[in-house]
Amino acid sequence: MTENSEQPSKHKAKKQKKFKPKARTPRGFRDMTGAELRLQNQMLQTISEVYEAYGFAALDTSAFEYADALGKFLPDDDRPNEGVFALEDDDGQWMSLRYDLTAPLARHVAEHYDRLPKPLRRYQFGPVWRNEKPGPGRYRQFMQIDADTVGAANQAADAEICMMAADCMEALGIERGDYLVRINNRKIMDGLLEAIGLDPLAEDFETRRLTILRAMDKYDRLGLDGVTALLGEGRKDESGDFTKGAGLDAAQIDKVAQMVAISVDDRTSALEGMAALVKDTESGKQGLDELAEMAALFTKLGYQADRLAIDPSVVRGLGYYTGPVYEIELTFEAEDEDGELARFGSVGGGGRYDDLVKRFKGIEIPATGISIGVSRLAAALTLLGKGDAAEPAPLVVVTVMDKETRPDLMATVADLRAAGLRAELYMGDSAMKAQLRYADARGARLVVIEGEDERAEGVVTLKDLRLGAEKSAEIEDNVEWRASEHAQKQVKKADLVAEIQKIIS
RNA sequence: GCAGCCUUAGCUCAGUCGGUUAGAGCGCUAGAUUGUGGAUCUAGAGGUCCCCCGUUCAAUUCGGGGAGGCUGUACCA
Repeated sequence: MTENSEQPSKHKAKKQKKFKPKARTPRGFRDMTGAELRLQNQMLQTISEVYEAYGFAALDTSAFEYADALGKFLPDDDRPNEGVFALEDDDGQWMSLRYDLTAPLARHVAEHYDRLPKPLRRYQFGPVWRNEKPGPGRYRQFMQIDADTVGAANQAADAEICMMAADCMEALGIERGDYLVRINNRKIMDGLLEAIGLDPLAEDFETRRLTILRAMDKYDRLGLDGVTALLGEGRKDESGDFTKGAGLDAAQIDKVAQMVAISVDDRTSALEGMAALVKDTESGKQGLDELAEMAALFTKLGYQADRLAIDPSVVRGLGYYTGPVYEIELTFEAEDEDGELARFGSVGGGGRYDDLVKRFKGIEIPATGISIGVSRLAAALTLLGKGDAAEPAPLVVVTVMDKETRPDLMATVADLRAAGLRAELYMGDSAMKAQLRYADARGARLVVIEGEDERAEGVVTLKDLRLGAEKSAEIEDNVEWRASEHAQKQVKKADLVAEIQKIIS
């Protein structure tokens, strides 16, 4: 504003204000800190150790892939490039942020096929990005940890991954009965569609197939009535919104309903129930054989149906799966911070995808794998009371009384670190009171104070913040507070490390 | 994607029937206070009242559009 600009209108004054960007993360993204970040890292560590123990080797791939390498796996293709973050490179090629870790694996395998051991057993964790509407606990960037076996067509590979998934849950401290790996086979679904007389050559086959699979997938949420409605004319939900159904006739609905309602408690009887519906179809028979082989392996290795169940309502998305599909579900309920009952449902899943590498190589390379959603699992663990990641070592904060002594104090801190302690020098310029508040806010266990008085005597003041907090709880009155020793003592500077170790041990 | 509700300080929220300088509590910074976390008291900083357009002498307030958030639903590789 210039000197002679008299009484600018409010409007004008407003325009002249300096633009300040709003400090915020983009929609559906967030920062992670503290205990939450520690928990995530620890979970990744725990799961990685299980994967490693099974012989899977770590892989990390780039965040971006060329868009055509990620491809589209939705058979309906009803929303072409939606859902991914994509940008055009300066050479005109389109790149997309990966939306899962499976497509990059297929690209990696195809690219390096000749020099990879086969079967290839790799695991990978990292963020993936999806450009869709975020919701509570649903972000546009989240962490996945996957394990896949590429180049093994047999059911042992699928069964192993299911058992490993159960092992992961237990390694994380989730007790048996609080989780369940539910297993189905795509070929059974194909058999069922054939058995109810759906014509694969009909124009609306693909649409109806998806509608039927989606309906079956909702069994645990909507129950038999909801699924029946979705298989027939359609279903109206509480908000009055109408979902169009698959338009099956009564006999067809009955068969699908029978399939979905099969009891999950016993693998043998579940298989028998499924066999009754699809054993006369070629793909149904194949699916049954595959499931039976997996079930036999589970039994042989001591994994009963309370951990690994055969469940015909598992659909597992609509993507690229060709055989066994599985889903890890948390079965317990817990109250969230608002006191509402939260159910977590699926925290991961996977299956066999024999066609994925074929896109690149032209030859069919069988593969099977699993993906665990770490963020959702972390939220669940927190509510289970198992979300307390190991605290880092106790922190020692060294305060600065006189700025000229800072070089010496830095040397003191270095000595503490050399002795294996976690220690830092206060790096601000505020007074002692603020320095202690800082130490408190940081959760420091100990504070070291070396002022003029201490220096003269070759001692330092060592203050125990935890003990002090306990004491202050009993003190009401200011005079008493000031008279108190503040839970501190003077120690010889030479004995500092030993004294600290005595307190924190 | 569709529908409903919402958006004022770092947080939780008042408030302005359209009018001078928009408030509280908590939090933050500093002092009272010893060079010492709590409690108490005092002072201070911090706001494009979500954004744009319109109506008006005048809009944080009214109207339209947009964005963001929440809830439900759909989708979910």
